[in-house]
Amino acid sequence: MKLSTRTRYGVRAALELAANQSKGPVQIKTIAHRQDISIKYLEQLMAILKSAGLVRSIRGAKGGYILAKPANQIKLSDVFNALEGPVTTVECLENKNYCARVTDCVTRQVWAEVQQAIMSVLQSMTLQDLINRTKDKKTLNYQI
Amino acid sequence: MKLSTRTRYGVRAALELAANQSKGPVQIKTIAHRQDISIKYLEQLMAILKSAGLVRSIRGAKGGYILAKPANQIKLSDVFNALEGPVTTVECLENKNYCARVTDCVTRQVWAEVQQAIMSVLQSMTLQDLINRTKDKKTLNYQI
DNA sequence: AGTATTCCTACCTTATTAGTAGTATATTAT
DNA sequence: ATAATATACTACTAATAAGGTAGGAATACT
Ligand code: FES
Ligand code: FES
Repeated sequence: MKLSTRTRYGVRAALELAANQSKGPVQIKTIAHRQDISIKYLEQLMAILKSAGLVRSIRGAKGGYILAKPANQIKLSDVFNALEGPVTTVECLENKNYCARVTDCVTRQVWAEVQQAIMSVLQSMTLQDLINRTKDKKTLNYQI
Repeated sequence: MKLSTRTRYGVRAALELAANQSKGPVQIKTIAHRQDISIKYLEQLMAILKSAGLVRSIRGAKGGYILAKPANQIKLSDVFNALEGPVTTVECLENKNYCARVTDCVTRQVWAEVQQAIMSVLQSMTLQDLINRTKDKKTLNYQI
């Protein structure tokens, strides 16, 4: 059970935007360079974050991306959901018609609890919280 | 973030054994039939559970599989770890040399918390707990 | 006009998951 | 002994998803 690079890269990119909230848009190539991610790949990830309403884009020269909301209003769960898809440990948690014996399935409850546990951790943290944790706010210290 | 069939099938198989603890070994083909899993695939999953020390096999006619320990001593996390591998949201949680800036990476702490949340749910439940939840203990009601 | 940037969409490559198949080996029953 | 019934082992295949590349269109600033 590993995190995809999509999510890891996406969180890093979102943090870059959060760290530069006051300084105007940040270009994909800047983020890609700083975080050592392929430009073309990051392009796609940003598009996902955009369609999830988490970031806004500014096209053309001097364009780039900015957060769509203040960093303290973007939960990690938002970023996670956008990129990793909903944490659905098993299909029938979303789609009740998926399994035949949904009503009294015992394992279903377990997976539901796991899912809930993950979400409550991610919902309790905003991008701003993470930024605050970094000591030197100019050089964000994260990787992966 | 989905569960693999390996884990889902494995848990179902383990529950079948737990439900038949008193009644001697259960054959792969019986489980496969009851749970609608390919015999040959299940064979491999049982081998994994065996090498993890969770089940014991009895070869030859009238053979099959039994739990290696009482059902109340097998945690769901044991089954999960055996089949899904350790819940490692990010590599550097296991392997500290993986990332360069491990010591003050902010995201690392987040993933560590997520990982811990998952594990504590799974560690808090044994196969027996799940069996107890089923109302009619003869026909186990689970799927997926 | 020219340059810098996002946007769109198709493709490709690799890794993982899921499943099949065949044969060898062990145990029981007759 | 022999036949029948199981697991054990190992290799192969198919399907899906992850990760990444590529090219060009659209948009906006200078
Ligand atoms: S009914 Fe879907 S997991 Fe049991
Ligand atoms: S150092 Fe490994 S996730 Fe940040």
